[in-house]
Amino acid sequence: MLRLSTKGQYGVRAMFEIARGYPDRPLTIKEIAERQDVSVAYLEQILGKLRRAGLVRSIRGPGGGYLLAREPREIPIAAVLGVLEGPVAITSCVDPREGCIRIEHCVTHLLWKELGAQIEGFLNTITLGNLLAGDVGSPHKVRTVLKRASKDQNSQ
Amino acid sequence: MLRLSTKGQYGVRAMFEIARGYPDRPLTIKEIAERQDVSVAYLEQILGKLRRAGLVRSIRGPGGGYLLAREPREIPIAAVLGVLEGPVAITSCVDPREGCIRIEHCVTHLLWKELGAQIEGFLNTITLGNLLAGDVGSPHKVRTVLKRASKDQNSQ
DNA sequence: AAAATAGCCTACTGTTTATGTCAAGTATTC
DNA sequence: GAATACTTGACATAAACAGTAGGCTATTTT
Repeated sequence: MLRLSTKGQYGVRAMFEIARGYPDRPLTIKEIAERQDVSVAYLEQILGKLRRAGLVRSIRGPGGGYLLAREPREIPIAAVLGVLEGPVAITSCVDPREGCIRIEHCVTHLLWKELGAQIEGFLNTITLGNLLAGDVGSPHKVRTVLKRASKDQNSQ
Repeated sequence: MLRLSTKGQYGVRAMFEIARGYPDRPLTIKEIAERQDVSVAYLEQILGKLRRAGLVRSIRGPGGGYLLAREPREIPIAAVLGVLEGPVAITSCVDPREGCIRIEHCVTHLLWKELGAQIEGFLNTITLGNLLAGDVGSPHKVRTVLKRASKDQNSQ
């Protein structure tokens, strides 16, 4: 459940590759495609979106390619995925582009909203900089704080 | 991005309805369907899965219907969704049913794994009991703990 | 025993979304 | 002006989703 599309996956991997390359040397689509094993034509679409969103900039002609528009640590994964897949929206009910018809009766509305917020919070915390440093693990873990709230619940 | 299928959504809503009904009175599919505005035939599929997974039990014949197999507070949302949608698997790369071919080169592997763990952690924390009590909000919020870890990153 | 109630099962189908490919451009550098 | 590289939009295929349909089995009531 909750699978990401390949666009999002490839997009993050492409951004990683661009971030990793020599900071001032533009990376061609072809290079990215080879290193990350994705077709050139498909990458064009993905990078086009990222460019129009201002996350990368491109240089045409010989010696051209793609560069990050900002420093790696200023680009959270949430930004990349947001461009390629739209906002986190567990259900249409909590999709900012749609809306909930039965919000009053919808007991689960709050649940999905909160889950979305958790996900978005996490993805905003991890940046391309973290990815470069291989720093995705324990420092970000927050699960230990989550404790079954069953005590409060006996009053029900 | 990361949308849940309707099976998962309807399933949670159906479970909520069963949990809400008088604890000892079985709820018929028809009743659930009316209250949650889902087709009877579709609900049959969903409840069949939940029954085979042991989350609800059914009583046939007149006066029959569905009952929870355990107390609401013993049924986390993760259990319901797990049955209807399979395990959380942001990418095929971290899907327990598949596997990662390029785990060594896959820089994002850890990222998706960690995100999945966060989601699963959250969904395991919230139970049908919480849903009944309307208790999904702030007590479970953990985002305040998440702080940009950019300081540690300068050492790279 | 028959009728009514209610769950059980599984095959089928239309629609949408995802995942790409292809072809014809445009801009830049050497 | 030739080579390089990005840009754009149309199109093709396949998989997943969402839901329907129809017949079957079990249980209770009359």
